Amino acid sequence: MNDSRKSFKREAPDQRQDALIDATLSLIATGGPEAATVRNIALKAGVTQGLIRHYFSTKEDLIGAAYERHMTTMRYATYSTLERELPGAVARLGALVTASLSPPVTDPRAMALWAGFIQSVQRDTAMRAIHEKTYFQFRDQLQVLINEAFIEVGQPKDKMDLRKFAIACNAVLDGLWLEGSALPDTFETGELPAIGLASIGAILGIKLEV
Amino acid sequence: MNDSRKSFKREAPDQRQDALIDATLSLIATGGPEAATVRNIALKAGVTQGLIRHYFSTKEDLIGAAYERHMTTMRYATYSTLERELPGAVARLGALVTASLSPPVTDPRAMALWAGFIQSVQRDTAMRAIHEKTYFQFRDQLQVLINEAFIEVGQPKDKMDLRKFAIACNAVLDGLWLEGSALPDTFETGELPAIGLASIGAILGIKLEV
DNA sequence: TATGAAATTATACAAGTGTATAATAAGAAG
DNA sequence: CTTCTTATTATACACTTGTATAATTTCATA
Repeated sequence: MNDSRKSFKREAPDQRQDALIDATLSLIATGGPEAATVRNIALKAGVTQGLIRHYFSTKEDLIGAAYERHMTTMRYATYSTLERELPGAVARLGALVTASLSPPVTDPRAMALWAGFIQSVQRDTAMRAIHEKTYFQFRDQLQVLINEAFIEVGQPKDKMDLRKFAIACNAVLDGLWLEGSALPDTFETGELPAIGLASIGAILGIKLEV
Repeated sequence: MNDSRKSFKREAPDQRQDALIDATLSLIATGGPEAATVRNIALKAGVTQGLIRHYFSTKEDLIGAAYERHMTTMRYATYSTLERELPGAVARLGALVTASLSPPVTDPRAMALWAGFIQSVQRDTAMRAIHEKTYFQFRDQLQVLINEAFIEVGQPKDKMDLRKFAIACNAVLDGLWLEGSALPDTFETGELPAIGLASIGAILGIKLEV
C-alpha cells in the first residue's frame, strides 16, 4: 500500500545495539550530551527513532551502555599494547604511562565524552556504579603493574603503600590526560609523556625514562 | 487592573545578575546542566523568566558567566588561606596542596559543576577561552609558588624546568581532586592531602610533609 | 506630584524532547 | 508456499525548551 515506507534490513540484535551505541558516542563527542537526542541517534545509526526503545527501555539505559563502552575502550587502548611488551615490569609501566598520555587516549573527543558522562555520576546511581567499576578496574591494573615494578627493582612494598602509589600515579595520569585533552595545543609533542614518566618515576623512586 | 500580576522590587543590576548566576550554579551542581533551564533559574532566583534575557542576551552568556564565577571561587578558596601563611615558601606550597585536596575545594557539587562546564570547552569558543584563562591563572600561580620553594631550599631552577614542574604538580592536584570529588567515600579522611604532599614532594625533591 | 527610563512581568510561539503504541515488513521455521 | 515471531517503521502525544515581544510597574529625578 504505502510504498513510501522505508525499506530496511534486519540486523543481528548485537550489531544494532552496537550501532546505536556508536552513534550515541559519536554525537556526544561532537556536540555534547544535549546533541544525543533519540532522533539524532537514530538518524546517525540509520534507523528510525522507534527502534531505540526496542533495544533500550529508556534513553538513560542507552547512555549508560555508551558510557561503559567508552571507558572499556579507553582502558583497552591504554593496556592492550602492554601485553606484547616483554622486557620487564618497569618497561611495561613506562609504556603504560606513555600510552595513557598519547593519542588516541589523549584526545579532545574522548575527553568531551568522559566529561559528558562524569557529570552525571553524582546524581545517577547507575552511572556512579559504572564509574566506580571502571575506575577501580583501571587503578587495580595499575597497582599490579607498580607492584611488579617494585619487585623487579628489588624493593617490594606492602599493600597499603601500593594503594597510595596507585592512587597517586593514577592521579598524575588523570591530571595530565585531562590537561592534554582539554588544551592539546598548549603542549609540545611528547611533552606530556615525558612529564608523566619523570613525575611517576619520582613518586615511585624508580627511573622510568629510557 | 490586573491585580494578579506579581509585585516586585527593583534590585541593583549587579545583585540581580549575581542572583541569577547563583541560581544557575546551584541548579547545575544539583541536577546537571540540563536542570539549568531558564524557567528553573528564574524560579530559583525569585524572578520571572523574561528577566533573564534582560541581563543576559542569551542563555549561553549566563552559563559562561556562571562558569567563570565558579572557577574564580574555587581558585579563591584554594589560595586565599595562603596569604596569612607566613613561615615560608615550602610551607605555603604544602598548605596549598592540603587546601586543594580538602573541602570545600574537594567537593562533589563543585566537581559536578566543573564537569558540566568542561564538557563544552571543546566546541564552544567562549567557554574554551574562559577555561584557558582560569587554567593558566591557576597554573601560573602554582609555578610562582614552586619557584619560591626551590629558591628557599637553595636549588633555583630555570623557567623551562619550572614549567614542567608546574604542569606535573597541577596534574597531581587535578587528578587527586577529581578522584576525591567523584568518589569521596572511597578515601579516608586526610588520605588525599597526605598522598598529594608525598607525591608533589617527590616530584620536586622537596620534603613537604610536616 | 508628574515624568520618563528601564527593570520586571506576562504571554505567545515555534521547535524539539522522550515516550507510547499501532501498523508493517522481514526472514526464519515448518 | 504459509505461518509466525519480532525487528522495524510510522505516527501521535503531552511536555519542555529558548527566545521574542508587548504590557506593566517601579523608582529616581525634576
